[in-house]
Amino acid sequence: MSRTGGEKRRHALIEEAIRAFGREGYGGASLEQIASACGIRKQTLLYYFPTKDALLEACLRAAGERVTQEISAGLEGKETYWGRAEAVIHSVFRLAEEWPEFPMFIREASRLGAHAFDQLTGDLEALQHRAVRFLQDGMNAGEIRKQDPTFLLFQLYTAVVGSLTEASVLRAMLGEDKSRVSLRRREREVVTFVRNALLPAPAEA
Amino acid sequence: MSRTGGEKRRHALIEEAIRAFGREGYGGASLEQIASACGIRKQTLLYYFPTKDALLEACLRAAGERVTQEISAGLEGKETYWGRAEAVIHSVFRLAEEWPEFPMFIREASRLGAHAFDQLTGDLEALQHRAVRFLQDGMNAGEIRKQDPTFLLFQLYTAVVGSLTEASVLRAMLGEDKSRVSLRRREREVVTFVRNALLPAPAEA
DNA sequence: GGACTTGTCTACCGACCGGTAGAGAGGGCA
DNA sequence: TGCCCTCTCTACCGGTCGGTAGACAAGTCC
Repeated sequence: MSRTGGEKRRHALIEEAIRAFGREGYGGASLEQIASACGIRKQTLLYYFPTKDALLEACLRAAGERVTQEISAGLEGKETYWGRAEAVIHSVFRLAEEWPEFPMFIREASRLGAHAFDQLTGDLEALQHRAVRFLQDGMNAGEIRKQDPTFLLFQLYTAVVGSLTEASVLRAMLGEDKSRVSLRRREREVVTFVRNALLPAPAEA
Repeated sequence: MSRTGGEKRRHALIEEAIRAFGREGYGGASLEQIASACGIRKQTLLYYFPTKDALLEACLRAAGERVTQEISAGLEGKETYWGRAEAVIHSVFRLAEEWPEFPMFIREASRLGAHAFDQLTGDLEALQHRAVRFLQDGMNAGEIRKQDPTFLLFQLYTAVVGSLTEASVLRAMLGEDKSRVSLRRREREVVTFVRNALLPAPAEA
């Protein structure tokens, strides 16, 4: 057995578990199903992660790192207020295109309560503080409409994550499918919506 | 046994089931738990609803009727564009204050897929079409910023439902608690956010 | 009074799930 | 060669869950 074989399998199991937890929820996903999707048995999975909870923890950590890295990379070289905001949205949408269950997993983590969500936001917290400072600076500079910056960030979060996870609502309202074209269109609409929320009002400008 | 006793118990079971499905998810909630919260045994619940799925269907129907009625009542007498939009938000927040698990149940329904969500939106569809027409009229009258009205409605949906369901995110970002004061503050912030999204831009006004 | 309906219960079944115990295969190393 | 470590497996346990079978009580109607 190769020395790195174990590490590779760990990563494969985490990726598959994020998919399963996103699709079926934490309680709904079974270890057997996750393991067999990776070509092994449940008991082998339990060799890598002693309990289902340990597997979840590893998924939360990995997801937090991944989204942090994705957004940080997307921000590279973007200097304007609007360019940076748009870059964050684009990063998240690109991650969702490559990995459709990812946004659902994030939402499941928030559903599981504070304990789970805190593990996800370990690395992300710094990014969140940067975003709030960014919004506050933009307001002071008159480039962003004055409002509570933290709550604004939360609203932007729900706008992006919602448009990626509320598939049933979208389908019922818009008849949307799961194609790449529809995802791109959704990203354009979210960008428009967010720009409207950020732009200063005429009277305050 | 009184003639209407059965009907009362049905309603109690549906309300409790919506609470349980919202808190624990469909898969996570058990019939025994729902039944015993109503003071009866699981098998008696199964007398009223032959399967767990039948119970879910009844919950979806009841939830759809309730939210339709709540919003319709809230719209009574509201004539201005902004007054009507605000009334819808207020109705949903008031329902959430009285029944905290309700928004989570709506989100769970959307997670369960098209089959479940369609049962929820039976009555709601008419309301949705009214809302889209309302937004379109507002855009034509220059009172609402021009954009895709259906997608705008979807974004308003995610803003309201998100601010009611993403408790973990709110707590992580804002340190929010579950008090009524915090809920009222959240409603004010959502109203502000939505107004910004609706107001026409200076150049287009 | 006796048949029927409505509601509640105890007892049980089969399926599934998370987790344990322990065997065995195979490479690395002294 | 012989030991150890890594990895995978079969077999099983205890518990929970959705659902079935059927007894039993309390009206209701003829």
